[in-house]
Amino acid sequence: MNPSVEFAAMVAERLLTRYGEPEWRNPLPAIDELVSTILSQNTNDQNRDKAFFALVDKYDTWEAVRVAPEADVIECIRPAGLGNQKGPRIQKVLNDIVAERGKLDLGFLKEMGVEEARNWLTHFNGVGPKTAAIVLCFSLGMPAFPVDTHIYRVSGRLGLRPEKISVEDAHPLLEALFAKDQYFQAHLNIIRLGREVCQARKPRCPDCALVDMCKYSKNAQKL
DNA sequence: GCCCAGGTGGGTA
DNA sequence: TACCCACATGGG
Repeated sequence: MNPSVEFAAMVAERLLTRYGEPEWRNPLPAIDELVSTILSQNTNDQNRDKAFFALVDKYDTWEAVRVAPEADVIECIRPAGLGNQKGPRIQKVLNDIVAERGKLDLGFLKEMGVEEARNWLTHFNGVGPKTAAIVLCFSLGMPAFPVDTHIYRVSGRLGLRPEKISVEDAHPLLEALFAKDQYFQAHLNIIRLGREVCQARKPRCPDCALVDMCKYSKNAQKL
């Protein structure tokens, strides 16, 4: 299997035909996106939002979150799960940003190359490649391609990546495969595809009928 | 009850 | 290097 840029472009094109251009929501400030994405780890959007807005409602600023008692933050973000990890990590990130940059603002990342910015973000405990890519791509409009479990799984089924490759290695590979101006829509539409197929596979919907785009199979490239 | 959801980091072989 | 696992909650 030799995934090609052409095939990736075709996948992106078919996804566009099926799902359309994803709505570009008003980008969150990078700090907000960072916190929101840490909260989103291993949970769903609904629970992430509960936790995120609980934080926003309780504290006027991220500075207030930064200096809040740890137990209060943990309690606040409980709906997102893993609060004992995420709470201290979020506060540590906020603290370190202030320590290193003097203020809670990540705008300076735009002045860096995407790799430098990625490395800077991932040096924080709790910020991995996916979280960093979300902040860079969604908030700062930089060319990073976030690979989450949906992207990883679907890209395997579609033959966009070698089967035996780690999530970590899939990151740069997929990033190189898609055109930079396709990252946003490809990311969101592949997730939609993943969710659709995932739901279709559940017992109550035995007829997957898969997705008419490239059949959800390992031979997709041949279709 | 059980399974899963837009990860990450630490441990083990 | 390559897996494996803990971490926690809410909804279907």
